[in-house]
Amino acid sequence: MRPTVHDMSTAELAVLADLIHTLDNAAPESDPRERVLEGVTRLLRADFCASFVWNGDTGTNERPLAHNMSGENLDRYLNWFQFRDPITRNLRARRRATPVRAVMPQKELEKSEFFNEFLRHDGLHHGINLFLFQGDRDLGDLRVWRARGRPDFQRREIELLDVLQPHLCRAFARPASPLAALSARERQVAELVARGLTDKDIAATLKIGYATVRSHLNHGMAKAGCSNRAELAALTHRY
Amino acid sequence: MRPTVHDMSTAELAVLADLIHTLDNAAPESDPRERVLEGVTRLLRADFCASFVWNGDTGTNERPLAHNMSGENLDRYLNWFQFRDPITRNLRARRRATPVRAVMPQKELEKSEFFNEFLRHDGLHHGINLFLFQGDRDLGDLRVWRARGRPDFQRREIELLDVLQPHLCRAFARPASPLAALSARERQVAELVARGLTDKDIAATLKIGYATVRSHLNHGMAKAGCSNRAELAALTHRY
DNA sequence: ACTGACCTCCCCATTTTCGTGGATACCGCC
DNA sequence: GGCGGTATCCACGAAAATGGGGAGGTCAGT
Repeated sequence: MRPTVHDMSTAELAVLADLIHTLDNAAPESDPRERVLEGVTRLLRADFCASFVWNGDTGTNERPLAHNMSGENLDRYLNWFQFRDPITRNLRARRRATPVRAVMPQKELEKSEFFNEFLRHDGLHHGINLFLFQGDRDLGDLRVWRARGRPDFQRREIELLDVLQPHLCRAFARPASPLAALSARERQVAELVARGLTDKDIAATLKIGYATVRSHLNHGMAKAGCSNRAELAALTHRY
Repeated sequence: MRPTVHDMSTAELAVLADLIHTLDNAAPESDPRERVLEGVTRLLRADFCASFVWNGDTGTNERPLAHNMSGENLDRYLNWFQFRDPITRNLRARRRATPVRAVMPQKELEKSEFFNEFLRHDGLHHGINLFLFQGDRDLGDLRVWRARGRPDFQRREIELLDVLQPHLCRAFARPASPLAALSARERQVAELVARGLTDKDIAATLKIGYATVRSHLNHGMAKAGCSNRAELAALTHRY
């Protein structure tokens, strides 16, 4: 059996490589989904990309992100059309990269209110979605679209998303750094701790009192759930 | 101008993605070159791969690694044939992925002693080399070979290596962790320190005496050049 | 057989850290 | 105008870490 073969330009291979690198290495402060939208759009030779995170408790799509899409239309989706969206629920159920046509024939879609009142506004015509999970936890999705007149997504794009899927899951599932809860000053103190300075040194470096350093450190350790400075120091370089 | 397009199977795209991920994330204790040989061989649809690091001071190739090549032949290269190798010096000068034919016509190569007495032993026929540098510092190379009867390397393989090059440079240039100098036990203690355990806890966990923990810790901090346990803890997650 | 690296254990004095429980002041937000 | 979060400061005592020394045994390589 011959394996499926896809055509990839050198530039696209570089985009793929950078994408994986970025997923593994970008700062944990930022939403990892942000780092992915543009690259995925290029890789899939698409025109638009959006991303949401499904909240099972409220039954809504949250935390919108988009590439090449208008903010107003995104708001319209959040406030109105997500509740009359005939495709996304079924696409999510697939738990795998799935073209929109797999859950609704293109002709039928184009007759729907959802298409004519919402998708058309930004020019979204052919879609492919990927929902990421960790077990049953929703990690976020990718909704990639091509404009009218472009060919629909094919096997190449599905399998590209299959390749990306484990890496996206890994990056999206990476827990937020406990250090995110620290204030700027507290993080600064933690950094100096990680460089091996004593509290006295830190006070001198930051030109604040020794007691202040102790205070920042105690607060920081409490917030991060650390039992001592060594654990806090390790956290500063863990993520 | 149309960009060059290459054919890539889904499996190969996954190998590429894993390769980048591995380069970014594998333990710094191991030589990053190890993590790459097999993947690069698959990606280039090659049969053999070796890697050395050029030492400018002694003028020799050092630290051999190989995939699908015999240890004896590697030794023969190190002890004898590297000093009568008519191609590698010129390939290194290119500072870019370069097929062997670019520095010596295949016919001429096949007439050489180097080919008949060395390359043929393992079946190396068509070669492509990539030398990695950081400025003028040699980071190591990749010497990828196909067997007799297979086609020579083409533009696809050259450009694939071009895509990999920056990522390989980044990974190979990453300085060795100061922790590499620690003994196994010392590193183990450092890990527990980074998890926030006190020395007493560590002694209990490892079922050794408190004094022993202190000893490992003092030795470890001395070797890593750390002034205290927090700095050591930070190092365990820095790389 | 010697050397060096490793793992194990011990003592002691000093320094540092940790936890607790404060205080004052500034700021943005509702 | 309070409320919460931040940044700054203070003091005390218990606990832990650090630095310096040394000692004995194993094990691999020369």
